[in-house]
Amino acid sequence: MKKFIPILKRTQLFAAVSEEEISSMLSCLNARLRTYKKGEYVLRQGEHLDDITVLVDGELHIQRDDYWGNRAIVDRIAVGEMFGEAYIAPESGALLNDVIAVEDSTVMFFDVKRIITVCSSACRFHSMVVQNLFFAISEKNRKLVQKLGYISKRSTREKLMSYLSEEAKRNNSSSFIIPFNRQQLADFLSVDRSAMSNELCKMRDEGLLEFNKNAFKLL
Amino acid sequence: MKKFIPILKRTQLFAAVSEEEISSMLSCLNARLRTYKKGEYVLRQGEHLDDITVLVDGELHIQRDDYWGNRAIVDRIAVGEMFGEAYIAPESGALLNDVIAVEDSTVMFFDVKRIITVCSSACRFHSMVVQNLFFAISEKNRKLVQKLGYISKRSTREKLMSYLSEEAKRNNSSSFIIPFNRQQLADFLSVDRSAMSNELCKMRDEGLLEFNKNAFKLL
DNA sequence: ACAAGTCGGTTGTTTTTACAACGAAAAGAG
DNA sequence: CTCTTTTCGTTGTAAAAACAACCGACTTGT
Repeated sequence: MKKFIPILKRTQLFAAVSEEEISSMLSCLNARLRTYKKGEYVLRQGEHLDDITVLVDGELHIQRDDYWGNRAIVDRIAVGEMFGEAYIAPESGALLNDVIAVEDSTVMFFDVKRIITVCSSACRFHSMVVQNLFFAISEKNRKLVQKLGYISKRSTREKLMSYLSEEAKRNNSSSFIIPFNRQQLADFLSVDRSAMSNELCKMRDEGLLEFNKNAFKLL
Repeated sequence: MKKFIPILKRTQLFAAVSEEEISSMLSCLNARLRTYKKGEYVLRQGEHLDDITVLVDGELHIQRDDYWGNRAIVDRIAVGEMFGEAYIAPESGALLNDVIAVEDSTVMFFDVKRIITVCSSACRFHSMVVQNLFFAISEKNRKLVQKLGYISKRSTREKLMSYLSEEAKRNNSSSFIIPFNRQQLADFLSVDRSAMSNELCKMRDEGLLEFNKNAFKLL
């Protein structure tokens, strides 16, 4: 547990909280650790969750497969990011999506009730975490709206362009590496892989961009 | 201001807070009231927002128009619902969407910093509002994921079916009234209106559903 | 009551996407 | 190192959506 404290310190949830303070909060928040093999389910659609979780190692996808086998990747969780924040409320109901480890991963679980119930004395740094949690959920919210922006575009080309230019902006560079392979990108943008691959190559041939595997450059 | 207190009492933000307590919190949270005519912009893409807002009368759409005139309706805000919760963090940046009044509307603005900064003494009921705000943002998050589920469906028919069956479930009835006209529904689901209208009629002819204007019945 | 505007359905054409199938290249396993 | 699996581009075809245009019914404002 201890060895992940430096990682926790760099997360949004524990921003501006010192390692000593984090250490003392771990038990206060009933922190638990669990590891998952690549391909293993962390949570399944239909389950209930009473925790906020932070990924401290590996990579996760939040996704959903429908009856016809179409997979939709709702979100990608990188080290230091949270998930489960949509199920904070006691009456939230069951999970709508699966959470799956796309790499060997380690997840830390925190009792959500202990975070959002403001304890008057116990932890001096609690209020900072409360505020951090607000900012984190709020930002997640904004990211979801942004993703809605991508996939509400009518054509595959527009979806690709809005996603790729956002990534370029985020990296402050026209060259960047995306965290998806082709199939995953297609599942993320909700389009057919081969059609998307086709469109990407057309865009390359038209001189709009260059790419080599996951490395892209907008022109 | 006073006359909206009974409405505020029924909102998620002020759940379990008495009218007297709300009344005393209004100044504490620097509440302000503003009215808008039908069609008027409440907020515009690119503006900055330092408040949490609650709609106390009318109806709003959160939407975005692109260069080609295509409108995407991201969300619909009904009386008692909040918006702006995605911009709580000071570094949130500019609004990504427009907020427009689709009916004559009245909006109440609250200073967000005063909500999330836990004041040790001032308001006894502050902590309840903090918790309510957590639940509200969290639920909004879940709703966004749900909407992602609708529009990530590949075909117009699937988009319609997932949206309509969710509405049926939400109303606990196979008969229900949707809050959109055809153009708005198309903008909400990110499809072409005429194609959607066509598909709706096909589905009706196949015996999947019945409808009359905004009243639908799943069969 | 009348004119102007909105709304929803319909149709035909063009463009785009989904789907299926295949092969080459790269990555991974033993 | 070789065999297997995965990944990605490519192609052709069938299906679906976008687009444009039109009409009739219904609203709204004057």
